[in-house]
Amino acid sequence: MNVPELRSPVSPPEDDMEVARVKARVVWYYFMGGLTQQEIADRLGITRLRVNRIIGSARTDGSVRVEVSLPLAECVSLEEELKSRFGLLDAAVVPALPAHDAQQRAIGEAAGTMLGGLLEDGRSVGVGWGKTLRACIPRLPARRFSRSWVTALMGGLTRGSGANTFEVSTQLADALGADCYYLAAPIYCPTEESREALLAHPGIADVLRRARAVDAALLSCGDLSERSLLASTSTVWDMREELLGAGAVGDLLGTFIDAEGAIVDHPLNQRVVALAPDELRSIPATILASGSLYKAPVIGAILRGGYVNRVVTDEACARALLAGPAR
Amino acid sequence: MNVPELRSPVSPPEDDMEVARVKARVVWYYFMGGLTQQEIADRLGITRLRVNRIIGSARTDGSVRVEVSLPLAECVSLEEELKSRFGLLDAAVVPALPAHDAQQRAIGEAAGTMLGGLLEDGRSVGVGWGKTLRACIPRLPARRFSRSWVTALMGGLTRGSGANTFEVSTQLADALGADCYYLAAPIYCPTEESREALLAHPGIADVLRRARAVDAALLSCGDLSERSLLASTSTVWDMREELLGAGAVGDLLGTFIDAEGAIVDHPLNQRVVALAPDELRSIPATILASGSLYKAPVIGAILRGGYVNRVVTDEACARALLAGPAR
DNA sequence: TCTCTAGAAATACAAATGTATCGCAGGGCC
DNA sequence: GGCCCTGCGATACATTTGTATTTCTAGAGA
Repeated sequence: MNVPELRSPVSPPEDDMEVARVKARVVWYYFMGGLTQQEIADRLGITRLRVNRIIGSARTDGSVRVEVSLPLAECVSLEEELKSRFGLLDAAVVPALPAHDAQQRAIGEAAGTMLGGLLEDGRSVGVGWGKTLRACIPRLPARRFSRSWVTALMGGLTRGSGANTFEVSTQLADALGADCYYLAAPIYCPTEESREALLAHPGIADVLRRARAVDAALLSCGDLSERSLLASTSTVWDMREELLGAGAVGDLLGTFIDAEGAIVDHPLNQRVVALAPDELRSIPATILASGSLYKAPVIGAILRGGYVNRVVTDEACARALLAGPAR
Repeated sequence: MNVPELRSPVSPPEDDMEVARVKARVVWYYFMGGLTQQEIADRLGITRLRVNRIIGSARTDGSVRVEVSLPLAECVSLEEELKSRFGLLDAAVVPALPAHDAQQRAIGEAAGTMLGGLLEDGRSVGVGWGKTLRACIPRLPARRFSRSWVTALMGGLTRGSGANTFEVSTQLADALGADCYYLAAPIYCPTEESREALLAHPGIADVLRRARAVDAALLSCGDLSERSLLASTSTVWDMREELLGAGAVGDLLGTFIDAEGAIVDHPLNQRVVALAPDELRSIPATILASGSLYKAPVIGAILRGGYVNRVVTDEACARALLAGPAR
């Protein structure tokens, strides 16, 4: 897919350079110049197919960014309602989209814009994980925040998913030009005792201290369906029935909560390596970026629990949230 | 399905509002959501044709903005060469495009970006005219610079061209949220005497004083071919041979200069209502935004004359400038 | 040297997009 | 009321774009 493109192992530096030059020119001609793909191919002496591929990759890898300046009246009013209903400092609502991944990307980009407005050099950021959060990165101003740092707020999956804690935090730190700290541990320890042992590790304890002290946190959440990347790991899936039985509707930073936002009483919650939801309340800016109708229950639970003070979601989800109980 | 009801061909204001809502949604779905035009049409209950037209209009009226983050190595190096060759503080070079209007727009947008980086609340801006300058407006941050003001640097054409002095300055002031001052006079007075009389007008004298005091000036220039909007006015065209005979290669703010940048000795130059080129030298930031190969002589003349300290042009023109004599 | 395979080019085709044309209806104007 | 003019809907069509499939090529490894 469009992970960093690996070149042939012959002349990496020179070849890469040339590819980058062609890409820059193709993208510019297409998006800024309005040339047709065929015209670009002729002009640059490459095939149209190649032009097409380059444009496709640029669309997804964030090297081209479109910005729409027309505010959607309906979404703006939903934002206001969300803010007053759940006592939020800010809310962003994007239109509902049929394609789930496009929806996630749209929410992520809006979250990136919101986060961008809160950042400046020296501010620290904590991040969760998920495809939604990864999508926010291209939206951030690529500045050199040399005094800032980024930290993961939770342990990682053992299997790379493209949106793992480690990947998201690395990319975010990279985009900001900031240092990066990882919670080098699995999300769930095998036992409560091993968790205690891990938390005693000086490095991990230090990162958790940092996590508690961030100026801004960017979070997502998961439900308990097979659509959730976390819920579909065997660790969680095996306990799914138990969790549902205990009233869980989904997770926030790996901790499962019920419909009211209360942390459910279940052993899994004793094995989480992450910032606890309650600890979020002392962070100045906390952004929950998540959408799609099926996640409305979890999002509602988080908002009612008062764990975050900002939310980014989609239109359909916003309506569902407003149809449910208030905080 | 969320189909907003839109059937009220009665009241214009309400109707306009509805149109704007539909437009915002169409544009968002297309550019941010990646839906197809047909999908959008179905979803919103309008025809694909309408969707297509709305998208077309959004593309040109600046309500959608694409930004490419890949720098073009060739253009960057041309920028550096221009800066050192002509002693400029900054230079921007965009790739050459076959379509002339697309080229102008691209240059204008780059100029807008450059100007945007120089502005802050309280700074004042002077502008010339032309399609290139008009294109820079969508690129400016739409902020509320309530302490800033914008002023025209030259008189206007009597016929609206969409890029007249009045139009460009109005739109620029509008985008910045700043006050606007017009040089309410024709570019060329009928006689030198009538010019003197006009300049004695308190309002006009005041605006000219303001023009001399701006913090930043955004300028374009014209050659003496029929392509130039100014040269093709009857006033100038009638004198074209004389001007060419006097060595003129084009105009800067309505004043005709020769290949070395010297103001040519011609009566028309005594009838101009505009800031004089020499007066530009005392303005802190002066941006010349102009391109296309055929304008290289004029642009070169202006750079050699040292009238501006920043330039925005296209690749082909930049190469031509660098092939010519230095300052 | 041969084969195997990944990647690029060529080809082909289906979908999406942009544009021209025609006819109709509403609104402004006389 | 009649008339013109604008703008939209419908249709049709040419162009552009995206993608699947096949073919070709060159390099890696046996």
